[in-house]
Amino acid sequence: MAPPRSDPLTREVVDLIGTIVARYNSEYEQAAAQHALTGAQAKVLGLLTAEALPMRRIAEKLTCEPSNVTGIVDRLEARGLVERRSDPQDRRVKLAVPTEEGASTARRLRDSLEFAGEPLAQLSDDERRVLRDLLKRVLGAERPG
Amino acid sequence: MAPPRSDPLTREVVDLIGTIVARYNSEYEQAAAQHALTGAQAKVLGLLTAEALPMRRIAEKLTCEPSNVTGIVDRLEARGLVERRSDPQDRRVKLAVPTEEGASTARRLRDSLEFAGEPLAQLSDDERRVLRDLLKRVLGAERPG
DNA sequence: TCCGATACTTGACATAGTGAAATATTTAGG
DNA sequence: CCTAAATATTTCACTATGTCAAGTATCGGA
Repeated sequence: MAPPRSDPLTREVVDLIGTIVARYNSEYEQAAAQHALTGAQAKVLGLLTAEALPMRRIAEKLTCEPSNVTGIVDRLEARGLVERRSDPQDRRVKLAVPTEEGASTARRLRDSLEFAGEPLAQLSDDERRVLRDLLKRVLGAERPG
Repeated sequence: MAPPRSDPLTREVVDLIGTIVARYNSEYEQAAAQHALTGAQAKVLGLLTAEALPMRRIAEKLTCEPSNVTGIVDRLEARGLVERRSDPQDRRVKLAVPTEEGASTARRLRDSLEFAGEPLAQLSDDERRVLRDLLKRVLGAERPG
């Protein structure tokens, strides 16, 4: 395939993305901590507010083993943020569902994360659109039509 | 301060950055694993090849407690990738220095990471320059002159 | 009915992370 | 010079994440 790109420009962009990643991770972790959640717990809670999920699906979204999810959901359940509900269609399956409190925690978390997106205020609407399109292309989301 | 920005465009860009972060993390972890390193070990080894560092400095760069660094360097040392060297200037200090093998591992790791930057090939040089400048602005790296 | 797949949990283990206490050394004051 | 505070590292106990292998329950098809 394409030759390894070691030109200074590419390296510079890669480094910038590395910096963005570091900052994002740190802000995410910090926002989670403000609600007494770990990063993993916050991620799972966030997933579940979009839609209740079987343990297996959570593991897939997190790219980890299902046995790992057991522990994370255990801790969320112990804090009353999530409930396990048996799937009547298939009694092997346990759906993880956020409680009322879990949902509101997730909502507040999402708000602080959005607020953390504040640095984007540096950019005009036009610039944000350009940035959006470039990021989409980098992610290979480009589909003609 | 600025009002919390919940317009669709900002949210879209924030989501895209989230996706970039997820992909970056996963590729980093995977590249590290190819050299039988964890993410934390790879990060430390990378830091050290730029410059030998006291334990304290490593902790600062990782934003974690020094006691945590002890373990990470222990494991790198056990694998012969890093050495602890006493600082003659201050005998309290231990410098972590990569061994020959540690340096070459770090080099190979860096190469695979650069290769992982391949998605950028989607963009022309001009577009990469635009992306670079926008990212710099978002990071607040803007300095006139 | 029986057998293999599937979903989840459990248990043993490694890594990463925290915080508090112990040790060694440096540095500043008196 | 001597002591006290500060600093660098380690150790220990503890929690969270993560893996893998084994066990249990359920589902589905021959």
